[in-house]
Amino acid sequence: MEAIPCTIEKALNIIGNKWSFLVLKELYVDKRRFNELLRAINGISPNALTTTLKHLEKNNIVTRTVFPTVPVTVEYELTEKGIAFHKVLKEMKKWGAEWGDK
Amino acid sequence: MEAIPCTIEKALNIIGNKWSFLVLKELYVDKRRFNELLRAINGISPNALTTTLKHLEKNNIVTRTVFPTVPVTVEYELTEKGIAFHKVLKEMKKWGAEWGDK
DNA sequence: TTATATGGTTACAAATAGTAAGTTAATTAA
DNA sequence: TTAATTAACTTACTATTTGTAACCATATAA
Repeated sequence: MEAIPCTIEKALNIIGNKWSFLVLKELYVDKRRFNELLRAINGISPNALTTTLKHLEKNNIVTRTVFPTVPVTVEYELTEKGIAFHKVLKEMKKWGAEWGDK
Repeated sequence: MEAIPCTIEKALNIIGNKWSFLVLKELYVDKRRFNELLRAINGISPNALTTTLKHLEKNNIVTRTVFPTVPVTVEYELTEKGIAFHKVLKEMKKWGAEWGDK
């Protein structure tokens, strides 16, 4: 008996975890490189970022592009699906701003 | 050097975890008892529900009311802060419905 | 007498997440 | 010439979190 996940559950599984929200938040501003994300997201470790980005890539939320520079440059950018999630983050930001300290 | 959390991070910390979203989803319909939530939320265990509800109560997202029946009845209900979060869940649901299978 | 219901708790195992260091290869600084 | 730096990760290990299963008191119903 497999349980059919509800829409919310499905969305949460696609996004992954807490770090995903913060990665997405950065990518809404502009595409970013691995170490840019590492520096921008407070408290994230390299392996947490690797796992998060791989998960987001697998779920078509971000694309990963490698440029053969020396050293190599890797850029992460939102897909249409990823951009569409911005509405959720905007509401979350609004809620956090209004209720975050109450 | 303590890092100041961004608004999104703050919101995520207040909500807690994945289960919180699913508990809130149930409570938007109506107030619920512990075992009602346990049955309604697929895959949640008693201790996960306990932890989640305690966290939500601590953060003023839900209220906990005990009725001295036999056996005891405990009702969980959303606060104004909890109700306000509905906008976020609505957007998440919309996104999940549109992009969940792509 | 056995089962069911309430709202949890407890002990333990399993899974996940975080920490610190290392990797390859080239470039730059002393 | 040697050491440090940068890029984008990986690896090994530990710590924390999560999940599983059983249990608790009390009372009513079958």
